Amino acid sequence: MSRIALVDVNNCYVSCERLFRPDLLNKPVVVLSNNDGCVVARSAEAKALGVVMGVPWFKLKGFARQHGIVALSSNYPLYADMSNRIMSLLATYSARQEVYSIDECFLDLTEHTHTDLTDYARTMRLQIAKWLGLPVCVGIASTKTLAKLANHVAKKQPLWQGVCDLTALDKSALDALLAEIPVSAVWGVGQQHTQAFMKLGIATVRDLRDADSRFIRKRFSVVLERTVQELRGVVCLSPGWVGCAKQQIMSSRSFGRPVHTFADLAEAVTTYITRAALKLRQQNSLAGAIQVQIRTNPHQPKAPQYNPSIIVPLSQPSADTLMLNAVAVRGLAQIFQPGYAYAKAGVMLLELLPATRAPGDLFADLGHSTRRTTLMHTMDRINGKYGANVIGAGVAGMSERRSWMMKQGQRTPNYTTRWSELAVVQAV
DNA sequence: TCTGGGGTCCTAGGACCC
DNA sequence: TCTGGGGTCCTAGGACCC
Repeated sequence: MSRIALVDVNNCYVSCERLFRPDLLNKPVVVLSNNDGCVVARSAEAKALGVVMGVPWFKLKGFARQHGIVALSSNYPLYADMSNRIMSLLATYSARQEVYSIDECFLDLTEHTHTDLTDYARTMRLQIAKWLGLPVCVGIASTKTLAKLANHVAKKQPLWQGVCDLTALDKSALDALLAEIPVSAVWGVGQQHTQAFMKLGIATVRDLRDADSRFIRKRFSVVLERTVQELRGVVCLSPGWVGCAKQQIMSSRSFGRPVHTFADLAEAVTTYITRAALKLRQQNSLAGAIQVQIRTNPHQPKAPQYNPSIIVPLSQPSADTLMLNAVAVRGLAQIFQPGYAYAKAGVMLLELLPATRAPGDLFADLGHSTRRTTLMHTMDRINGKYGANVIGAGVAGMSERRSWMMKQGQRTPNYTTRWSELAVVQAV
């Protein structure tokens, strides 16, 4: 039987902020999405006040003031840096790790010699708390879906003290536990499925586990059938252990204010291409096509709506920012219509393939392409050292012109990634 | 006034082929 | 009057995740 752990940072963004703002401990705190749009993370105290995930900040503002809720803009460099630290530390606990998101990873503990994995996971928690100051919960089970569920239990039920190992339970204890948990807590079961399940009398995790899997496949999909199997302990979700290359790379942002002109949109698209192309080179891939999308604000249904997108194939797979940018701006020109208030733009790099498997271009000037590769490499290094966008493609515009950039009113400093923003300790 | 960004996987349906 | 069947490939869109 395989044994898989899912380790997950509690209220990740809030916990990261509290590392450098101990004054926020025990206070209700929320972290907002880009443009300070809506709530994406809540402290336990904020949850207790009834603040729900995803609520728009402008609707919460008054309530927040009344109840002393502290709201912070999201500080992704900080979260990404803490994430890297925690992931490398966790990698020492298993030879096989799958980083699933910024704040959680799976560890394969099948080969582990400890019989008591709960003990092992407690050690993990303690070390992470001591070295990084972040609280985590650990769920352990025989499949990824069950490990997610175990993690849910570890978080929600205090008596587990942050670690829940389902493989240590006997059948009746497991049945009783699964019968307590609503089916909506299962990984892969969202709102739509929950509603449909209710009508079928499937209310708890146990109900779903014991449902007829052929029926589930027929009525829903093969995806949900696999979920049912995984709940029974049959491994269906193949693990993506260590650095799997992404299949698509996206970069998009809502604007800080409505944008009307082609020039501003082109500037934004160039900025996003720069970001996406960097990620592309970091995973050592080439893109075969680019999708460009622009959209008006869907929350203003009375304003004229226009949400076009276009996929432009590249004549030759590439990771060259300037080349990708030229193609993207050409795509933008094809879909752009004047007269709309655009709220967001984005680019997606598609048809990715490993750089080593690139088909040769019969007509390529090899000297030229080598120089371009070196140029990209140099650009990445300079931007890595002095901050993103020190060097970029011509259309990207200097920062003072980029008036469409997102709003972040309450951002904390880059405590761990910029020398100039290090926390200062004063002896009193 | 103000509603995120970045992903995965699957399905249905159309175009096209013999 | 009567107009096949089976296959592939591609794309758009849905559902879900954090």
